[in-house]
Amino acid sequence: MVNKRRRSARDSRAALFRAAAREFADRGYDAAGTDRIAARARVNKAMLYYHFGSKRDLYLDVVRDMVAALGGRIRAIADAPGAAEPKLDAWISAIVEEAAARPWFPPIMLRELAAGAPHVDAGTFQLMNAVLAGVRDVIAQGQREGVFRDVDPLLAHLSIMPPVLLFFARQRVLAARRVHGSLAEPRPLDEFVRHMQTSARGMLRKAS
Amino acid sequence: MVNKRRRSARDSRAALFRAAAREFADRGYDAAGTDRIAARARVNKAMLYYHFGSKRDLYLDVVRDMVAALGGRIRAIADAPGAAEPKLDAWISAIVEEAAARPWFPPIMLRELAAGAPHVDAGTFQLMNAVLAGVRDVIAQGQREGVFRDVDPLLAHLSIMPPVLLFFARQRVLAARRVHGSLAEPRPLDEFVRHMQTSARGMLRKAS
DNA sequence: GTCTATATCGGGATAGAC
DNA sequence: GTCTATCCCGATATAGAC
Repeated sequence: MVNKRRRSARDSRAALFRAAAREFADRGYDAAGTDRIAARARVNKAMLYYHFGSKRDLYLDVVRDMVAALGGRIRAIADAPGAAEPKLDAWISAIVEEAAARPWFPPIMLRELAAGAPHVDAGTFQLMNAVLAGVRDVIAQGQREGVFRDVDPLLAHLSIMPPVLLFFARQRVLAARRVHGSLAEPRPLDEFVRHMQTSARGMLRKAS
Repeated sequence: MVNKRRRSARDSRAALFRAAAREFADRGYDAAGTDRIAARARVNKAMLYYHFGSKRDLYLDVVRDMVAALGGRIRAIADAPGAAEPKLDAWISAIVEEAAARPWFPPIMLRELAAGAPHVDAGTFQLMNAVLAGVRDVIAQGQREGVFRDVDPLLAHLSIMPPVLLFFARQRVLAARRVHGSLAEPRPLDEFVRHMQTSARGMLRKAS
């Protein structure tokens, strides 16, 4: 009936969630402010505590949402039919797509890993590591097919995920600063994806 | 004369520097405390302000020390005689050695990049980007020699430096947590270096 | 569910004695 | 150069009215 812009309870919660994700991405867990989160969401600060209980619980909600989404994608790719090399491409695309869909994902993940993951509980940490299991399965399949060399799945994961995270982080850095020279200019996303896919194949392919 | 353990001014400064580096690595710039830094250095907090002026200036000192050291190494490698592929190996070794010599290097650099480098001044930011110029030169040389494929130097850098940073970060994470399963166990450093060198060659080598 | 007002605490920085 | 004591602000969190 009323066309008044009165926000519903669901909207308040969602607005707080998104505002918190961006605030945590911009400033990190410790420096993030519940005041600023509420202001960004245009919601009273007390609502934050009503809906989420504490700053930390809010943070955990944001982190779990990220890692659950990525973990699901990787799991689905690993379990799907098809050859290993296309799965490798899909895996890279999946990381990039999830990161693009949640701009706060790369900064939060980078900070959390840099800090030694001190803010997350054991369950969430488990979720983060679940991604590794999918990666291991894809690599093992490629080795059975005879197309991948003998490589440590953890190290392979470390060679792919971090560049993606830092690619996005770098785009943010460049957006925030006046910058000069072709080395520093932002790169198109699809060019980066192709680079990663080509590089990953070269990295994992058996020397013939 | 006196065998008394009275710290000299130079020692106070150095102790503060090292304590600050570790504190910034552990907690990030915003969450780092001048109280804690002074306590770790076993020096009175007022000395921090006497020697460094402010928390931010102290931070800049730490960051500049890191990036200057790495920049110098990369520059020397690029300017040295020899073929491009061994320079690629040396480049990876150099990053790993500098990171190992300054355990605070990976966490601080990761956080700074994740945040969009808001804490550093323009000059320090320039220093960070100077590393890129050396990388570009090595890659250009390899292309002239006909051994490297046509690859964007920035993307190549993004495929090598981040895995190194996150490798060290991950070792810290695992050290801080009780962990289980072969996927999560720490890896020997030399194994990682060999992996990165092999991967980088596969990534950059021309398809024959 | 939403808001105002406030309790409480920690941290950066400095004054001033020695 | 070194130390003690303190100012002052900002941040999490909650009490309680509506």
